[in-house]
Amino acid sequence: MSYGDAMNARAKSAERRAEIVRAALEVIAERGYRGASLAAVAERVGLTQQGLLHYFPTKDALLVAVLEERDQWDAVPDSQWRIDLLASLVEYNAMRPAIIQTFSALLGESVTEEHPARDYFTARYARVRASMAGVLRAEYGDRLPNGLTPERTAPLLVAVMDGLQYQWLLDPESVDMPGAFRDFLTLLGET
Amino acid sequence: MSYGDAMNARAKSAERRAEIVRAALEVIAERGYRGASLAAVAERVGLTQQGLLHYFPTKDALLVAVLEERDQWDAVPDSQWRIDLLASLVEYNAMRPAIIQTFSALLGESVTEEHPARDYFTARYARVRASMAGVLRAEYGDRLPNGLTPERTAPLLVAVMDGLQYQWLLDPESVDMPGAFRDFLTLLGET
DNA sequence: TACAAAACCTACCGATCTACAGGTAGTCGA
DNA sequence: TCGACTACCTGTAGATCGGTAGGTTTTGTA
Repeated sequence: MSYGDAMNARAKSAERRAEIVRAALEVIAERGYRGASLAAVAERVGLTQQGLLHYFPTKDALLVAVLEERDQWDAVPDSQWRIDLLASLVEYNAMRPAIIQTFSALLGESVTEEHPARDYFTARYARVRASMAGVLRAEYGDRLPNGLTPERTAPLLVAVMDGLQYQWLLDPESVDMPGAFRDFLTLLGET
Repeated sequence: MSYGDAMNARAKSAERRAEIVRAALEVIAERGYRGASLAAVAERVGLTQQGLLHYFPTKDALLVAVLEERDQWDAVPDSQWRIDLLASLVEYNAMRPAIIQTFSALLGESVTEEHPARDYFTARYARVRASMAGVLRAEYGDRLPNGLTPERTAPLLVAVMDGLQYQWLLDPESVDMPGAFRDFLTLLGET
């Protein structure tokens, strides 16, 4: 790369790690975490499997880096979220199937016993539900137009987003994910 | 077993196969399909891995049997479905986490490439969406109280069911799956 | 009771996987 | 320029995987 010469060793190493995480994202999307071999990830960045282990000492360590990447991904301050931004997020997601596929596959695996991402997703959902309840409260107050509280609506909102993703990933032709999500939002907003 | 003597060979064989499928259900719930080894399933029914292959010649053949079991599971004639039965189904599911875990794990895996259950889930969702649209139409006619059509509501209904399952499996203490689903139904039924 | 088929088993193959051990070439600061 | 460190590599251990080959015991049947 042309700007590579300007990098110091630390930046180069960080860039390499980022490359590896990106490759891991892809391989997990294709094969799931259990099905993703270190060798497949390594090959994608021009390393041997053992070379990869120089950057991430175990497979689990690589997964942790992938999950941290995701956290960074949707790190929008709570105060800045609004309902209509959620619709935009879903639309944006519809343009990035690879990412959605990665985390849908991981979510599915994570419900199995002793899966290394299980605690991550459990904590994440608790966080996201609370965050969504806050968004709903900011929009509608303590009661939605339909009579439900933000706290009771938040799990539904999250469920719709996730559930639509699976249907859409399996059959994008038949499922209009952003449209369906907007339908759900109008459901919330009605009297 | 006491009634075993009364079985003929064919019935015994069928019973054995059913045992194996049940064991496979469990192991898949614990480790996913990719993580489920034939040896683990075999051990659970007191067979060697090769003994199991006598009944199901390949791992994929066993998966097919598992999926067929599921089809049989929720084979309720369309005409008999009603909205309130869906709520009961969710309540029933909440008492059988193992089954839910099996198929949630399988669904998650199935979005990866060349997964042997991918076509199954794609077809199943098309079928279930159509079926749900029918149920909604029978209940509400061509327009739901909120103005949406049954066809546009069906994907949301399915998404909520699936999405809630993941949240509930990860954290049953925090997520009241049947309650949340009832909340969603009231959302549909309001004017 | 003889024969065939069903219901297993042991033995094994080749592939794949994560991870460890230890070596080597290049880089970089003192 | 020297010594340490980074960034890899080869080699390999040790386990597990799905599946094949071919045997043996059990069982049902004619």
